[in-house]
Amino acid sequence: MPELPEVETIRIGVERRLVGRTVEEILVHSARTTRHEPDLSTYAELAGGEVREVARRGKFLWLVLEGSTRALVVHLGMSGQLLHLRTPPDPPLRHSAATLVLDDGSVLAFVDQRTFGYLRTSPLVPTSDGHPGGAGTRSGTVPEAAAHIARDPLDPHLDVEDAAARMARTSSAIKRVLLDQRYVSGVGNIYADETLWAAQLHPEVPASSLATEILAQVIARSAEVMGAAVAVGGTSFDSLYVDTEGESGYFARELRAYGRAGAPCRRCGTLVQKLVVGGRATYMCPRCQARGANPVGRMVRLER
DNA sequence: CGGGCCCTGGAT
DNA sequence: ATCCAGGGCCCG
Repeated sequence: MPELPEVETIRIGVERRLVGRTVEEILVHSARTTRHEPDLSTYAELAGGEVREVARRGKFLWLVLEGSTRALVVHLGMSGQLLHLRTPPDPPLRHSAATLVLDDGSVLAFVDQRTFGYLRTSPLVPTSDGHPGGAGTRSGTVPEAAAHIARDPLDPHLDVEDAAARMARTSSAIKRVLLDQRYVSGVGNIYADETLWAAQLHPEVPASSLATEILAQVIARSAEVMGAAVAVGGTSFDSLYVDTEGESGYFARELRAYGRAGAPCRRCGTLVQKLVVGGRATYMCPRCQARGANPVGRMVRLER
């Protein structure tokens, strides 16, 4: 569920509430939540540390704690939430996965209905380019568990040209490539569709049929869309996505493609179509995003 | 590189 | 009862 804009909104909330606070205790309520690192003593070792930074790369979130070379990593999966509560909830929250108890008596509750999210610790390792590991950190390190994903489109240190060049070498559908976190991270199903609507590209065109310059523009479009979404707190369809204070985001009203099947395209009035690409529901304007008939696609390669 | 699967709950 | 959901990984 949460994509980059939602995770960034949550990161800002966690940063505001936790930096300078000490994590007294890490309580795990569901064994599945720590499936990537079942040994609970590792979490216990981090307890007692003051939170220095709350960082994010793509959809990965991590806490940097004083006196530890390991980060506390959270991935929210499809339905994870981090809620800051003044006091421990009583009765316990439904779908509660883990709780961080803070030194002022408040808690950060990790709630996860669909259980695809997880909590783990991971050693901080140097970034390959020496730049900060992501948003919210000044250190040139990233948790090893998140080192396999690329920088995201809102990261000033993303090498857009390099990412575009690598994308141009795969024949997969452009939408699949946008969802592949190894090229650029943070883009999920909603923002992939919004990006392709903005770029006026058909989701099924092979990335290799697009010029590197076009692919760089697609990355730029994704940054614009996700930046605008961060500005309004992300996209909430229902209570499944809320920020750390329990508030919804307002980007749903700005969506141009996602979830709009049968509604008129905001650019040309043609009815938005729903199809399946890479096993995911996909929404697009059949006119604006016709294969090979779009402004960005004018430079489409004939063959390579 | 595409398909299937992990899980739960709400909609149809 | 069945299908579908915003993520990611593993399999063949």
